[in-house]
Amino acid sequence: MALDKVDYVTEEAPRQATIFDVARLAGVSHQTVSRVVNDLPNVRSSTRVRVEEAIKKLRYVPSPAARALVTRRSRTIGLIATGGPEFGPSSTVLYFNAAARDARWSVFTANMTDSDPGSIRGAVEAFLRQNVEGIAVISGHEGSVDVVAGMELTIPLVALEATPHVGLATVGADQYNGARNAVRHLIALGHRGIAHLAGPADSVDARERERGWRDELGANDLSARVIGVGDWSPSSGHRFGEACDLTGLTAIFAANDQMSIGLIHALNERGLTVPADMSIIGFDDIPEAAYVTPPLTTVRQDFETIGRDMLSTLLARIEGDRSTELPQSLPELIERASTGPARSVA
Amino acid sequence: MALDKVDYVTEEAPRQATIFDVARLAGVSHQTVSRVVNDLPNVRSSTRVRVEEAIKKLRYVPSPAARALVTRRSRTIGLIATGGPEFGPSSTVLYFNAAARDARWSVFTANMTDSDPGSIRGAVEAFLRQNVEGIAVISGHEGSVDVVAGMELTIPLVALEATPHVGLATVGADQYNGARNAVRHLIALGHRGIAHLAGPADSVDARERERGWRDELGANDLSARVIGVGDWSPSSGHRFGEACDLTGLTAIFAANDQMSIGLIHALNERGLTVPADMSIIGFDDIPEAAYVTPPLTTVRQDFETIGRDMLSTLLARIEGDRSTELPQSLPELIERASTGPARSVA
DNA sequence: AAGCAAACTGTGAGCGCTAACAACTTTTCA
DNA sequence: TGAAAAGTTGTTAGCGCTCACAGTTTGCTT
Repeated sequence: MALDKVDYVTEEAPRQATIFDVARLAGVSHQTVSRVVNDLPNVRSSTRVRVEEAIKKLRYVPSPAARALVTRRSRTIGLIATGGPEFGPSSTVLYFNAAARDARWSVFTANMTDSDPGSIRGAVEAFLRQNVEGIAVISGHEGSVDVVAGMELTIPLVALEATPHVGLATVGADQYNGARNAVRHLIALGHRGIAHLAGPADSVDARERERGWRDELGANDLSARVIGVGDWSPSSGHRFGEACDLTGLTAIFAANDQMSIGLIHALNERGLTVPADMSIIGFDDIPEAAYVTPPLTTVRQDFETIGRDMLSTLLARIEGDRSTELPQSLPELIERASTGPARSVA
Repeated sequence: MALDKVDYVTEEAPRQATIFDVARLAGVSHQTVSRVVNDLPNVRSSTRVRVEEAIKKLRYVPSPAARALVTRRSRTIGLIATGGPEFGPSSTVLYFNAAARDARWSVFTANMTDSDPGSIRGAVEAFLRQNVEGIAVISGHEGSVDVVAGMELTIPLVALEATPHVGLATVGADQYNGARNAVRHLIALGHRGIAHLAGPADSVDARERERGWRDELGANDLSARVIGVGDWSPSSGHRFGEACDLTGLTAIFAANDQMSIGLIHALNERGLTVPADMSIIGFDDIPEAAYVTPPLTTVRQDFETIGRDMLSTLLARIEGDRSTELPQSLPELIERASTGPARSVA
């Protein structure tokens, strides 16, 4: 015997113990084992101990597949992440996953660089087949969230910074007031001509930051000018920095740090000095921000908190708690050397 | 009736169709449906069509849980990622996931910021319970891979840049020759005093880069000096840049771009100009590299290729192909302004 | 001490699927 | 033409678990 199994080097692992193996060893029924495993009441503590010992001895671990088959629960959630490896979203994904691990939930991640509705729908369908109990969407692309929200799922859905939908919980930092703080800081420094380098139009974050900038200017009777709509990348910041009209401007609020870096580089190439000729303020506080030249004044978002909040919000919804407060933190202004007193405008 | 179900707003979704529903509608046995679904031979084409129509009409989708329960296969893989949101690893994770999606595999991601053996073992065990068919490890920490490799799994294991183990496939770029190219570039520019700012000691990548640097210097009869062992972060680069002894040096090869950025910043603070006083070369080519001041000469790694190679290697192993060539690409030197001709040494 | 409730424990069915094999058709070829 | 071979379909038995309920023991009351 076993002659037909010689193709594999390692010896056959002993079959995983089942609930019946445990039951036999402990001298109880499988149902009692199930009670112990699931921590249900009405088990005599002496039998509980006996079962627990058997479990330990056999290294028994319940089969998620069998459990999922009968309960239709899986203790699993699906995470949809679109876009490239930008710092913000990928940090949020990372901390979301870490938080899930801490809570002993499994997460299926569907990463896609594009975000066309078909792919997203496909990902959601795959998740549903896997019996995920909730779905999270971390996407710069607003459209992605709309697609998922439009599918009218019966399981909870949480998204990062999206416009409200029915059945959708939104978590994120207060981009609007973060942006207002940034602009307020510039105004306090004496700036009056404060332009904006915007993020992509389909991003709620980008729109909120722009709105905050616009409103703060409006509140101070200052006029608003957008010098470009970038894609978050340093190269897009650079591109608009090369081309834009700077007359009347002494400061620019860029929608994120990466674009700020590209922008500053372009300004330098044009012979301008930051902050002497132009103050620049970014958003996010990426790790590099403190070490570029000049160190970047920015608005810090705590991606770890955001990721963890997304998870806890989702779990709360899964548990049926639809009333949970949606967490929203206020990003913090980090003052560094890329902003300074306004020079008199040419 | 239905009076006890009014607590939920949306109407009860009609129960997912099972294989029996399809069988009944098509007028065949469930086994025939199974054959059609799994694309097995020996089904008359007319019945196949009939079954396919029933499937479409009922929007039938096989239950992965039931299937996994009986086949012990899951078309699912587990991904362990340790460390923080650095650009390299998180890009690799992203592209690995994207590739898995393209191949219609699901992936469980376990992200952990720490990488203690207990957590990793726990993650692997959770994966095994979920019947993953393979495990990938993306970790700067060499120890992480060792832990997983030491568990003597019966399923394939692939890791990013690790020292070889039995049963372990390793994928990654050729760090060693990438580093040699970087140093060769500096030597060609006339540099003779070329120090290294190393990455963390427990990282295979870091060690390979250091080894490449050292060997290339040795091949040219130049002496090697390490000015610090950082943790990949800009702040660690800055810290060593502030403190280190620069005598006899005209160039520094930093183990990654982020540390380069911190390092350059510190040198500037010390009154030195890059590259006039000191040439700096990094590694990775992060998106910001081209836009910092001065633009960073660096060695580009293609994280997308690496991530996708990891996936295809793992899938090949899962299919039983243990002979596959392990892909290894040569990183490309990107010459920018942070390196220049050597000045004469003080 | 009888009687009943509460606390425990066990039994059987079934979640949705595939594997193994049995049974029935059709084809092939002497 | 008939029997073996090949092709097609159906039947049964689980995979490992939870749920619903039946059965048994224990504790408490009067």
